[in-house]
This record gives sequence, structure tokens and C-alpha cells, in this order.
Amino acid sequence: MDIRQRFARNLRAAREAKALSQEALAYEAGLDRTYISSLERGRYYASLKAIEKIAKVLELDPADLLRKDDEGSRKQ
Amino acid sequence: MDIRQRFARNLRAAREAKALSQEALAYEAGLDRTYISSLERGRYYASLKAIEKIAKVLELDPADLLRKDDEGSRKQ
DNA sequence: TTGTGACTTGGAGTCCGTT
DNA sequence: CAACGGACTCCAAGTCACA
Repeated sequence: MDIRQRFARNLRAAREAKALSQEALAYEAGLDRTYISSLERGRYYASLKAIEKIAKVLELDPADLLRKDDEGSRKQ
Repeated sequence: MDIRQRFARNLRAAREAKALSQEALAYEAGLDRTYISSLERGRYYASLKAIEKIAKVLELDPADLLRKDDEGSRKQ
């Protein structure tokens, strides 16, 4: 699976878990509304800069956004 | 700590653990030697595209390259 | 074997909108 | 609230010569 897709799914899941809209997340992360939308659709390879900002808002470690779905349950 | 630095250190450590030169890693990942050098110096925020290629060669999960030093030992 | 400055180009990321 | 498009800007991507 493409890492963009993995990231996209993790991002969407984490955002919805926080009950944030794309717009609210974008605003708090200092990114663009349409960019978050694009990321969740797997359009771009995000840079660490964007990943770091997003992870901060979602209160996650950046690595969590790259993790496979079945890896979260094994951690720690 | 800046995520670029975290990534840079993990990359260098993982590469040296595999006993690969920057040149050898670059070749196998289809990247330029000086680009690997730049990443290991924390010159810029790598994109998922580059991270994915590098992780593949180093036989790691991309998330491992973003992990804090003290997190690796706790995994699994 | 690696670091670095200088360079060009492609894509990350923004901003406007409509559906 | 989200998907999607076009037209931008700017930095990472990628290469080179040289130390």
C-alpha cells in the first residue's frame, strides 16, 4: 500500500476521533483547508513540516500517522 | 527537538547499523548521495516520498525513522 | 567517504472559487 | 462540511563540482 494512502487513512481517523472538521484542523495547524482535504484523499506526499504541525494539533506522535492500522494495537 | 533532527539522527543510525555508505544507500534508494547527506544534516524537511524509499532499503517501517531514540527499545 | 555552495525544476502548499 | 478545480508561490528534490 502506498504510504500516502496509509497516511491519509490515519489522518482522517485521527481527525474524526478528535471530532474536528478539516477546516478546524487546518486552522489550528496553520495549513490550508483544501490541503488537508487533499492529504486525506492521498493526493500528496506530505513533508515532515506539515506532518509535525498536524500531529501536534491531533496530540499524536508524528510516527503514529505513518503507522499501519494493525500496528497501533501492538505498541507498548 | 526539531523533527528534522530526529529524522536525521535516526536515518544516520539506521544506515550505519546496516553498514551502508551514504552512496550505497542513495544508489539502492534511487536517490542522490548528496541528498542523503543533506537529510542526515537536517537541512530540510523530507517528504513521505523520500522517507518511503529510504525506509524500504533500510528494511524499516517509515514510522521508525520518526521515532524518538528512546522509543525504539519499547516497541513490540 | 562525506560536506557544502550554487543551481534548476517539480511538487508541496495556498488562495480563489464552485459543486 | 467536504470534494474538486485552476492558478499561483516557494521550498524540497535532485544534480554538479570541489573541498
